[in-house]
Amino acid sequence: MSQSPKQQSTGPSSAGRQPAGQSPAGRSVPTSADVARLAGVSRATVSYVLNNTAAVRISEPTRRRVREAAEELGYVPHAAARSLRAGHSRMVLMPTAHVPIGPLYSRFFNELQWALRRLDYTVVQYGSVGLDGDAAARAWAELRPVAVVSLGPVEVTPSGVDLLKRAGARAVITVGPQRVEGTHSVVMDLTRVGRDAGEHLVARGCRAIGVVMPEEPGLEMFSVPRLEGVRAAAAEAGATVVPLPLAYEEEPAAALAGRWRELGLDGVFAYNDEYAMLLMRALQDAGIAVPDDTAVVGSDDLLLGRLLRPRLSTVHIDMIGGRALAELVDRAVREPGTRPERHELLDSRMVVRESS
Amino acid sequence: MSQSPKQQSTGPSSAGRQPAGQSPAGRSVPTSADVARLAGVSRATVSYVLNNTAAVRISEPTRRRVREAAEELGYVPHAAARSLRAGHSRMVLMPTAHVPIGPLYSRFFNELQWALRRLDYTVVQYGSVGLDGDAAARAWAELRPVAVVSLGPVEVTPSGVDLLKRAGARAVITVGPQRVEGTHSVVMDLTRVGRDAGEHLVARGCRAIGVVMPEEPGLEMFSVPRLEGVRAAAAEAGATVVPLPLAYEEEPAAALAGRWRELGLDGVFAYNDEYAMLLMRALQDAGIAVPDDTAVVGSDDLLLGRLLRPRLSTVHIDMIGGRALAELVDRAVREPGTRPERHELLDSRMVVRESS
DNA sequence: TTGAAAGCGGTACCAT
DNA sequence: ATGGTACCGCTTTCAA
Repeated sequence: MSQSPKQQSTGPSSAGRQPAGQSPAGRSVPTSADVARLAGVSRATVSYVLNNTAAVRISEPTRRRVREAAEELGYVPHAAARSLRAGHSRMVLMPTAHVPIGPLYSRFFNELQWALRRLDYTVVQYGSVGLDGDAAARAWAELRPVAVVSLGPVEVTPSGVDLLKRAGARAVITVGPQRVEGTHSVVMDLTRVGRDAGEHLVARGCRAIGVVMPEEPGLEMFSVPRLEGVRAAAAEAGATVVPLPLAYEEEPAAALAGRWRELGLDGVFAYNDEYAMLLMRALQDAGIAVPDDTAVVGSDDLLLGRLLRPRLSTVHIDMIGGRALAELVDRAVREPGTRPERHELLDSRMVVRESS
Repeated sequence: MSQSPKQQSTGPSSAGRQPAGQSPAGRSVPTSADVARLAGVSRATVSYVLNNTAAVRISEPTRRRVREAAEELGYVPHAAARSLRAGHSRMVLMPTAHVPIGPLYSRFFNELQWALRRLDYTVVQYGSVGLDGDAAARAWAELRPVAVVSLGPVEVTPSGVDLLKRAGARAVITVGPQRVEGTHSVVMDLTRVGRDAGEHLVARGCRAIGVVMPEEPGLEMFSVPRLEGVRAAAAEAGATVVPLPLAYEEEPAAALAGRWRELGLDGVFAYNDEYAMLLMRALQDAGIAVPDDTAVVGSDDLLLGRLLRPRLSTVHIDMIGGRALAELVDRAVREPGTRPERHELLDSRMVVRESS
């Protein structure tokens, strides 16, 4: 094979590419040059054939020889080399922070991923726990993605956006409760969810409304807007609102239920259906009747809520389809000139069952 | 200065890489050559400084000038170019299939990701829904990851493993119910979970045991071993086992509960706690007493189970720590010579509460 | 202490 | 219809 004469030295640095001196599967990584040699053609021809380059006509026999050679060697093109040469990639990078966001979210996530792949993008999630905004943006920028789509609680700063754009990203899309400067912001107006719940409780006659706030870190981004929505609805009706921090455990829930009477609440919005289940059980164990003493409303309309007794009232959330967002990404990539816009993501409606 | 005569001195440099002729953020992507020019040094020096190359001593003033130039330009190294030159990357690719796997799994996932990043790997999840084994392996191989870690229900075939290794992957690790040839297999022996549940039910006197099998696609990998575990336990005691396909919806559960009497089951293992909740509600609505008529056992020991009445008996699962797996990956990468081993991932124990 | 230059694997001009 | 070849951005000898 007559590799370049550079190795031989005892340096601990990986000499050449085959570090242990023995390739695990026997052979070394085949390149397009290897394919060309085996097929008896040039690298250019290999490239033409394997990419079906339209601007150039290759005879059928040659095509076959190239394809067979590639097959035989198990040739796989080197994405890095390709995008280095091309000056851009088709990689869409999606940072993930992995706070426990519900099934609603992950369904959306999958749909988006699937749709982007259909549009011929390479979708890659980049775990970004414990990286602050700018450090994260730097790490992402190293991969030179054509677009960055940030869902949920990953911090994206304006300076990070700038960095990404300078690194060649044609579009930065954020999906969250608020706009981020310089990005295509898809806004989930979660205050809506709180408002729906609040208005419903007020209409049911509630005057003192508790709002469960998960203590799990990273969820503030979702919980605070919901609280504000409830506040807005309550303010209009002259009702009071009390935030209720709560960890997702049995004991804290029991403790909260224990001081329920002194809290004097006649209604509660429980963040989501899972917290609602936790709280409702604690309330019932403490002898508080639901909904007679206190009305309980959850959110997300999970199956779980329908299995509870009383059946859980909840706010149903319709998210934008993953396909729709994928198309937005595609458009943003193809026309980077268009000014970042603001899109609405969310629709919601109250589903009244038995707990309120 | 007067570098290679390829660019003009002060042109807006909209030629070449900038497809639309206008860079979104004003400037174009800075390279190490740009940094070198601004700092008045060579590209080599830039590389030395920015990578803190130990083998070479650069004067402090020069270092400062380079750093400042890099800062000013917002320079970010091009990962593809770097790994192309190096002949290898530090990318660990984790395929994701995104079937709804519980909170247990995703916690593990995060931990692993975090631990790998601490070991200086770049962790990247690659969404692989709807790709069959070999096509998926090809797609992954294009990125030339140093290791591939496949958790759960992503199909990894022996030929795919071979392809990946030929593409330079130093290690392929699978985490799942069974070994995969050629990989470091971390085996989750899920039959254990079924066996624990089965033995418990048999000890409680059950003679006819139902096993809920989720109809959601992609879960067979988890459900089948559990069923087999129950079968094994039942066989020893001469009890019978009946698989019960069930979709995660209210109506199918009600239908199943409707024909419960004719099924004649006195115990049921419900796949996990969520299915257990679904089934238990349906049974209670149909007038079947739990545990008196039928004992119910779930799995995963979610908080949910403790909130049900009767409290749900369940199989608690301890998974290997994410850190431990990260270290396994690291070892496998550094010593690709060592033969793939088989590791055990899982420990489990029965938690008896009120539903059985 | 620094610089010139040779590539890594592909792609796309320009000849032939 | 093909082949030769100059790049893409970065690292790393080897020379000065």
